[in-house]
Amino acid sequence: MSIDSPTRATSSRTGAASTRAAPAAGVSPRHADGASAVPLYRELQRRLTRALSEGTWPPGAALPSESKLAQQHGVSIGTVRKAIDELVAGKILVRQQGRGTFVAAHTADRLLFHFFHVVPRSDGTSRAPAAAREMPRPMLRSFRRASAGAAVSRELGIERDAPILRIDNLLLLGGRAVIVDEISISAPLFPDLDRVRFEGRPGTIYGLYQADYGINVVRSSERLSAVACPAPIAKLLGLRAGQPVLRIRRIAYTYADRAVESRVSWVDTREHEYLSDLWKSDPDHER
Amino acid sequence: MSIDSPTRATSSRTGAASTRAAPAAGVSPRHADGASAVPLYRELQRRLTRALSEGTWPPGAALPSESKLAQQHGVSIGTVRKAIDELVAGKILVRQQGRGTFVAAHTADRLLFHFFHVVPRSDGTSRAPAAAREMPRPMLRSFRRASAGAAVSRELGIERDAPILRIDNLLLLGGRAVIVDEISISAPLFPDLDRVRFEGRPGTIYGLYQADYGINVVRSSERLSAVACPAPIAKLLGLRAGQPVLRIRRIAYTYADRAVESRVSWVDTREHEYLSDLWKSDPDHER
DNA sequence: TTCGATTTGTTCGTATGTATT
DNA sequence: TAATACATACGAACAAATCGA
Repeated sequence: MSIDSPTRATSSRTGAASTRAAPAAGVSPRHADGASAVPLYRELQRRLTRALSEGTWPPGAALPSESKLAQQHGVSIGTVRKAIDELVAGKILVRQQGRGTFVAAHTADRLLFHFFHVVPRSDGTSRAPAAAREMPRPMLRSFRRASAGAAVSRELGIERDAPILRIDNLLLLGGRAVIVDEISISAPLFPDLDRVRFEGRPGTIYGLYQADYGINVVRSSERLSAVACPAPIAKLLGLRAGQPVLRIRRIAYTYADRAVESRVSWVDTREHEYLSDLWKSDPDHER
Repeated sequence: MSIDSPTRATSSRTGAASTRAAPAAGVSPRHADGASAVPLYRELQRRLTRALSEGTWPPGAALPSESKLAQQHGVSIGTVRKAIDELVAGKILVRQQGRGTFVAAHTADRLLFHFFHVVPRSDGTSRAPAAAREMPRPMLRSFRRASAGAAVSRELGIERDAPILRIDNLLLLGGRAVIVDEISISAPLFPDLDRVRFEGRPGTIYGLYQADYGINVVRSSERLSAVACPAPIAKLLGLRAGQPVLRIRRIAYTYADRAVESRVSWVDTREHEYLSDLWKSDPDHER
C-alpha cells in the first residue's frame, strides 16, 4: 500500500535523440515529398483495422500488448496508444487495465447500450433515473430464402435479385409484443445458416454473426419515420391497421464501413419510446 | 473569475517529495488515504468545465494556450491535452492547429450536424450520398409567458408552476411546413426576452441563448414516438388529424448537464426522416 | 496469502513538424 | 520572417489492476 511514495529519484532526463535509426520494417510513411505524410498512428490504426477485418483476432480475443505492438511496428508505445484510442472510443476495442486490449464482443450489455434504443416510456409518473433497460425476448416468425429487392440490394451493396436470407422476428418486452423486425442479410455471407441454427443461437443475433461467421457489427445508422401500421404488422403488435407505428430502417456495418444487414423494425410506441441520447456519459456502467 | 492563482513555480517535477505538505495551489488531489485519487487530467477537466459554465470564456473565444494552462495549473502539457481531448470529442471545445482552442459556438453547421436530425427521405430513387442537409426556415406562431406543468417542471428542474416562456415555431423545409416546435424555457434564465427580440435574432435559437444569455447548449437527449396527429398540429402540417406523426421530446443541456430547454417537436415524416447516425465519421466537414 | 510478472493508466518531459498570424 | 499554438512522436517512471505461481 505504501503510505506515500517518495521515490522517483531525480535521475533521467532522456530527451529522445540518439537512435531513430532503424524503422525496421515498421510503419513509416514519413513525408517523402509533398503528398501523403500520414501520421504514424493513423497508419497503425489502418493496419489494426485491416487485421481486425481479416479476423486476425476474433471478437473477445486479446490483442498483443501495447509494448509488443510498438515493437512489431517500430513505433513508440505512445503512438500505439493513440492509434488504439479512437478504436476504443468507437467501441471496436476494449481496454482493461492489468488485463489487456480486447476485440469488442457482442454481449447482452453491448446490444442494450449500443444497438437497442427502445426503452419504456418515461412520461409522467416515472421518476426512475435510468429506466432500467430490458433485454427483448425474440420469437421467430419466419426464416426463408429470398432475393434482394431494390432497396436491400442498394443498402447491402449486392446485385439486384442476389440471394438473401429474410428473417422476421417478433420482440417481446415485459411479456408484450412491441417490435417486429424484418431482417435481410446476404446469403453467401452466412453459409449454412438455417432456421434451426438461427433459433439455436445462444446469444444475440449480432453475437451469432460474430461467433459463427466472424462478422462483427460495430456501427449502425437508423432512419425513423411515423407511418400508418400495415395490417399484418398491426396484427402482431395488437393494434389496429392504420394506427401510428414507428418504422426504423437500420443498416448495420462491420469494420471497413461494410454494410452487412438491412433491417426494418416496426415499433409500437404506446408504452415505449426510441431513445436517442447522443452519447451521454456511458460510464462503462460497471457491474 | 480566475480559475486559480498561477503559482507552482515551474521547477521540479513530480511534487511528491517527502512531506505532502503544500499542494501549492496546483491541481493535485493525489491520493490522500484511500478514497479519491482522481487523475490530474480529470480534475483539470472539471475545472475547465466549471470555468466554461461560469462564462469565463464566452462561446467562440479562445482558451489560454496549452502551455499557459499547463503553467497555471501546474501540470504538464500532455496532461492538459488529455483533459481537453474529451471536451473536444464532446464538441464542447474546438481545436485548431496554429490558432488555438476555442469554445464551440452555435453556427448553422453545428446546428445542422449536431442538433437537427430531420433529413429528406432517402427511400428508393435517391442515390445522393449525404443527402445535402438544409437549414430549416422558422416561422414564429406564438410567443407567450406561461407556467410550468408537471412534465416541463420535472425536465427543467424547476418548481411546478414556475414561470416559463412558451414558444411555438413552425419549421419549413424546401418551402413546406414539416415540423412544429413547442419550446419551453425557464423565464428567469432569459430576462427581457420577448417576441421582438426573439424574432430579431440573427442566427439560430441556440445561437440566441448563447450570444444574449451566455447559455451554451452542448448536448441533447431525444425520445421519439409515433402518435396520432392532434388536430391543431395537423392543420399546420397539412395533414389530417389522426394521421401518424413523429413526436420528439427533447431536453437540451448546457455544461454541467443542466437542462435549459424542453421541446416537443411534431414531424411530418411523409417526405422526411429522423436520422440517427450514431456518430459516424463526422470528419469536421471543413468549410 | 503473498509475491512477482504482466499490462494498461497516468504523468512527466523533450523534440520536432505544421498551420496560423 | 518570426513567433505562437496545436499535432505528432519518442522515452521514461510510476501507479493500479490482474493473474498465476
